[in-house]
Amino acid sequence: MRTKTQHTSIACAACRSQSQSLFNALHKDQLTNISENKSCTVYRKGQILFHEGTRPLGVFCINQGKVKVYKLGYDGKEQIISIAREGGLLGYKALIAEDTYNVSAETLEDCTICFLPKSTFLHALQNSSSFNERIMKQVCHELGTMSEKLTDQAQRSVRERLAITLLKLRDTYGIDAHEDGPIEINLTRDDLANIVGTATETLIRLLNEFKKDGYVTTKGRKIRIEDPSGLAKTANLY
Amino acid sequence: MRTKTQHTSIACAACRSQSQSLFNALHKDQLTNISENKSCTVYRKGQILFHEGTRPLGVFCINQGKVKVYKLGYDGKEQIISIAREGGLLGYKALIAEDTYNVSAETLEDCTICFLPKSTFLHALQNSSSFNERIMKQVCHELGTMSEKLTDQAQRSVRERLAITLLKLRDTYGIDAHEDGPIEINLTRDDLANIVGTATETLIRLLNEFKKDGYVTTKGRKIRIEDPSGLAKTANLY
DNA sequence: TTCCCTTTCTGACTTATGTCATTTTTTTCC
DNA sequence: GGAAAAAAATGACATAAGTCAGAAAGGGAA
Repeated sequence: MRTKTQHTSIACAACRSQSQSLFNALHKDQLTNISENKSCTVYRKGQILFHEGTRPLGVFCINQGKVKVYKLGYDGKEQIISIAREGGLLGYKALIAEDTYNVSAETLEDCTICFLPKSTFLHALQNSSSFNERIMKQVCHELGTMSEKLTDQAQRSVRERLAITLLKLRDTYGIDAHEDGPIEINLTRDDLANIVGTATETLIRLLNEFKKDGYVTTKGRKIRIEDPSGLAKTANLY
Repeated sequence: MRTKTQHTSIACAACRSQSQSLFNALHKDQLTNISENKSCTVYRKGQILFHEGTRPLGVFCINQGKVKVYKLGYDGKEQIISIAREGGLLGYKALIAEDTYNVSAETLEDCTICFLPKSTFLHALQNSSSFNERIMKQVCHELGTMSEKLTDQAQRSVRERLAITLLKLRDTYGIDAHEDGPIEINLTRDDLANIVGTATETLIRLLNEFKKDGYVTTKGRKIRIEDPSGLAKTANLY
């Protein structure tokens, strides 16, 4: 794997992802300040942005590409908490809570990602009440999502969880779709299993069932969702 | 069950729980304002504070007693997300996120709980940056806790999860202990199973194993932790 | 106290899911 | 384009944990 990091330069105002980013709560001049203080790096697939247990020095903003955010179980198995994509902000929770990172982040593909030093981020948080509100809202909402994930993990079968996961991944991978072509999920079976919270072999077997049932098709590693409502029914989603 | 609600009056400044509450970030006069705008109610065991899916009208602050916060799975099974106790603040996340409640809250014993209307709470949030920071920090930290819970739920055995749950419940029930007497956990087996995320029968069987191993003793429904480090070892906690 | 209803407990059985070992296919990278 | 490495797939098997049914015990109300 090539690991040499490459730097580049992108103005926030020109960032394709800016509109869907949390930073869109900032005024123009505040955004300019952010833009002038950040650095921008091209990462190769498989590079680590930060490691669980270390102390945050700033936040990461994804300009391009996807990143998996995961936690290691006591036996070293990854539990993927979320897949972040363009416009996603990473590492700010640990920063705000003054905790060490409790998750790790690794690029799933070649990525362009900006880094914003701690002081700049916290300054924006203190000086822009709209930005503060935006973050607060986001974080509170995310807690609701986590309660739901926890409940699903505790109560639903692997089959149901896989169906739900595939449906949710449509949003994550929808952005890549060319002009309302079909959405393809490009993840290793291992990563998919670590989202669902199951063994890789179990995941593969269930995926085959879904193929037989006509819910999905696969081409190599890529999974294409063919019948969302079939999946929703399988998942017992109301 | 007796359900007639009874009102009472407690000043925040005189509240025994105030020191450990999120409100301790407020200045004296701001706290007085809160105090003057809240109402205080005595709830009987088993009463509902709020229901999943409804819209929040304010926040609840526990002066006395314990409350279970849970989410219902699609088949109606409760997943208990947390047990709140004296000083705990409930329902503010949905309020801030402008969501409906995604959990329900029910008293586990007779409780005294104050209610603070939406406007008062949001006003405090906007006008006290220290309170705002306190909440923000709390919520960000809680997200870290949730990642860990999710990982445990996905990767650990029921036995490990029960051990971890019992150890964590020591904090919740420690407050009731008389003068460094032993801590007793007073929950139905059903509720305990719904925290751990397992069937009641499985929970009972594992609890018996823990009794045989000398980790816990029971007296009726009450569980007393006798050997925390034995539990920690069983849980594979480092 | 005694009754009644809830909760706790026990046993027998089923099954979903994990584990291990091996083969086949895909992807990566020179 | 082709070799080597990584990932995906398959089969056989083990078992943790769920379900169902019924018995015993506990706790509140009169």
